[in-house]
Amino acid sequence: MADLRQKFHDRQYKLTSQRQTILQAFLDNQDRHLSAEDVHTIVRGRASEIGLATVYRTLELFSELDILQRLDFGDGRQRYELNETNTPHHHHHLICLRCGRVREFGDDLLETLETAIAKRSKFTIVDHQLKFYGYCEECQKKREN
Amino acid sequence: MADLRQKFHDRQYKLTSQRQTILQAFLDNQDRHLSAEDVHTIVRGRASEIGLATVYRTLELFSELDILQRLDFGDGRQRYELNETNTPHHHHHLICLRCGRVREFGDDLLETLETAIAKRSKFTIVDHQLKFYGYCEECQKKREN
DNA sequence: CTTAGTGCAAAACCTTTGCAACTCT
DNA sequence: AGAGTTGCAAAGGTTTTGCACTAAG
Repeated sequence: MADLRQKFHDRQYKLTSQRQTILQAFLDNQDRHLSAEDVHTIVRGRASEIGLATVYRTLELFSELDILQRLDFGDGRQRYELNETNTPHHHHHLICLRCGRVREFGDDLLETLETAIAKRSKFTIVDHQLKFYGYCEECQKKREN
Repeated sequence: MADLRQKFHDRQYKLTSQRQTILQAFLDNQDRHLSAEDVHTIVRGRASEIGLATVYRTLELFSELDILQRLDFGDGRQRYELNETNTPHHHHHLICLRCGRVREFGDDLLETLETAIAKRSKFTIVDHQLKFYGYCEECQKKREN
């Protein structure tokens, strides 16, 4: 949190109240994957009404600064979550094709795979995203009806 | 190709010239990941100008019929390729963050991972999508300048 | 004070939809 | 003939942008 201030200062970005409020929204909703609209709704009422355009610009900025990670669940809008890619074991998503619920799971094996692929393809890999699509437990039950 | 005709006949879909032309576009461009706009461009001129809306509707239909696989490289548009998920080892993508080039790689290890995760999460997994982001060989060289 | 950031409204994009005309089967 | 299909234009939804105003450093 202190090094966030530092990060901003270094690049001459300003730590406005809007940016703080938006960051707070993510801190308060670590279990969710927020879209711009979601953030706008959460933030509405707090402080002096943040414009939607500002939300978009902030999400963009935070992604560049690696504060947020951009996600895509194929529902037609970008979603974001606090970035944990720095931690050695970051997580991925299980997306239910019926109810749209998103569960998370950690990876481990994937690191091995990444190394192998990097070597073979001569790519320098800086990030990965893995998504599994299927049916969650509840929806499997409903399906049997 | 014969069972395509069958598939259409069974569900009372019609095998129109537009649909054939669009399928041909994918057959002619197996190395690319085509967006609706791409298809529209490729197809323009052939036959009697296919409407963009028709392209969208056809891509949608083909995806439902598992003829095409929908992809998402985070560039703000849906892309498609001929579906090979039936084959036991389908492939995934390496996306260059600098030039946007997309390379493919097969998976193998991923099958193991999928099984493990299905068991642990009680999800019935029907598909997966793995993307690695990084810098391709050429861009690494350019970067060093 | 200076420069970056904000809000608003308009614009830009990609995608979907309503509807009359059309064409496979 | 009759069902599904097409094209066009209009509408929808998300994201971006121009610009005058505001606020952080």
